[in-house]
Amino acid sequence: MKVQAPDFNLSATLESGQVFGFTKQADNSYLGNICNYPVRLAQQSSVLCIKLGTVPSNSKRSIELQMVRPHIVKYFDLDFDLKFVYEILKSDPVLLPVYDHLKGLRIIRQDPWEALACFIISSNNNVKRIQGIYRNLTARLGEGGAFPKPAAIARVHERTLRELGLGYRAPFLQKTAQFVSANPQTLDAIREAPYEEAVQRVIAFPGIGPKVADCVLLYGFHKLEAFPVDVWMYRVMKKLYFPKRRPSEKQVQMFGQKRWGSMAGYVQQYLFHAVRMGKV
DNA sequence: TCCCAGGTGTCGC
DNA sequence: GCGACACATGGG
Repeated sequence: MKVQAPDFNLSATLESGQVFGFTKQADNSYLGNICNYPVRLAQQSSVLCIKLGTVPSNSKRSIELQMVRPHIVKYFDLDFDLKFVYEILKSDPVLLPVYDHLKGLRIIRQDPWEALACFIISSNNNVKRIQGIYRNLTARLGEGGAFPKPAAIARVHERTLRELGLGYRAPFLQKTAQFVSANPQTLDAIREAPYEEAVQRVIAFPGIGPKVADCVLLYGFHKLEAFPVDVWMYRVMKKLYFPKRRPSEKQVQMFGQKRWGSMAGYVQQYLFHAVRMGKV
């Protein structure tokens, strides 16, 4: 199946550290799972090509493919006009190289629970290891190649999560899974809450502070005013905007939100990926 | 061997 | 409110 995606950069989108469930293949395609559909994604200029993985029956394949299309468009937010982001990037001299390298990078509309779980795992960790833990969890506790549901993580022994590589974060993830499993409406409440209230609700979970909360709200709830500041973002923001000062992380976070408003999350994503690639 | 990684929880002041 | 320090794990 082919989807028109004229302003889209698949590799930058999938490799910018906002999602951990896609693995790059030798042919530059990506294997992953979107809305419980196992998919193989590839980009040919302005066209996104999607192949379905294992499906219950071959006779359903064409039907299933047409069912997937709207999920793909929504997942990558392909109807969103990036001109608002580009206006910001092109009007700031220090951000222009970021625009040049990463044009077409989009914030994914990730499953809220998956984002919540993954960014609990992300704290004081690195992307490679997060991806490994994601694969372990999916292989051991997931169904059909999808990331495990809250109930599946809630019912195992904490020891199991440690065996999968979570380390000291094991009880954080399990307690959060147990709460979400028992109170599934809590995710809807976060979605419907304005940003500030949503932050308070998210940091109430164990293992979640202000940085992880911003990641969860940005990637899992598409609250684009979130501006996560990790060690990479702190470095690049200090270099670009606080060269002779040592601001707190909170000051950097509020600076980004004030400067870029409802597009702060997007600017953050471009900057984060660019600095990790050594482009800024 | 030490440092780092998409930080947070805890304690002391 | 801010500044240490510990925390599992694996790679450089």
